[in-house]
Amino acid sequence: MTTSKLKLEKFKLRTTPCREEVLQLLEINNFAQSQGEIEFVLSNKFDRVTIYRTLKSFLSSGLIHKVLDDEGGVKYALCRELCHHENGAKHQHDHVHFKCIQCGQTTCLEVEIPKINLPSGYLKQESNLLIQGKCINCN
Amino acid sequence: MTTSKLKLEKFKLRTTPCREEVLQLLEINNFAQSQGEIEFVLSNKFDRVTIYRTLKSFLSSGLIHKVLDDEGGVKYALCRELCHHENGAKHQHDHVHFKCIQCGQTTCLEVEIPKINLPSGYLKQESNLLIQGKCINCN
DNA sequence: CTGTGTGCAAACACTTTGCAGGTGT
DNA sequence: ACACCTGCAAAGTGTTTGCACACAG
Repeated sequence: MTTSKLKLEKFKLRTTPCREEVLQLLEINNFAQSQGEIEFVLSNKFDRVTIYRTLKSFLSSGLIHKVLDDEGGVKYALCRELCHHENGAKHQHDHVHFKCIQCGQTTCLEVEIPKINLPSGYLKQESNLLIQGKCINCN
Repeated sequence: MTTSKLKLEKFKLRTTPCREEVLQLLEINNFAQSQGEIEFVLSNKFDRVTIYRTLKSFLSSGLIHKVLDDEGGVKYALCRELCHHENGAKHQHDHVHFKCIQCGQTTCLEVEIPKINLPSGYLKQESNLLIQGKCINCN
């Protein structure tokens, strides 16, 4: 039994070829990928729509999270263990994303977003920090 | 002569009715607006395409900057004085944006993004922090 | 007068929805 | 057996491009 199948079961998702392959792709790469990139890598093995729905089901089960691009594009990356709280607390993604302006890859950095002093009256629930620059491979 | 006309001249942009009205709209509201919202407020006085092009020219002249929505949507907001450096340094937008999950408004907070310790080999050029929660009006 | 902005039509990219049939458990 | 996943077609949404004409400087 593959690790991706185990993971799907853990998140109460049916094991199907499309789900296994998309999940494996997200596990292999440590950078965020868009629907289009995933579709391209899987060489049109699955329908575009199926990949959209697969990502949507992964999202709502908490297996992956959205990563915002600087241009407004949406990418997806696996949630780390850190995202999941057994105590029932809200699923959190307060970590830093880094997008390389040269190779275009967006990676999740293992860095927490520092506390920000909001003006009084504002209540924070979630935050999302995108840093752009040159990554370790392009620098 | 209106203040918006002055501002357009300062940024070396031709004064046209569409540009004046879009600029005034951005000046009146202190929250970021999308192309669609702007088009709606101007009650279809100008063509959708013209508004896109107006925003694009504002962007490249440095009059406004993009603000990312949590869902990947793009909004626009006026650059504050802080964005402009006379010494020719790069136009900077390292400030915090706040999106209210209730009313949906995105505002620029007058707060700088704290320094983040990037892993070695990574070089920061720009950063973008979106905080979501409840704003002062909805809290 | 000249270069740029505008409106309209159309193209384009990305994402969602409806439905019939196939598949996992 | 049943619920759910998949593929195909089509629609929806947001943005860009080409072209002829209008307008600001």
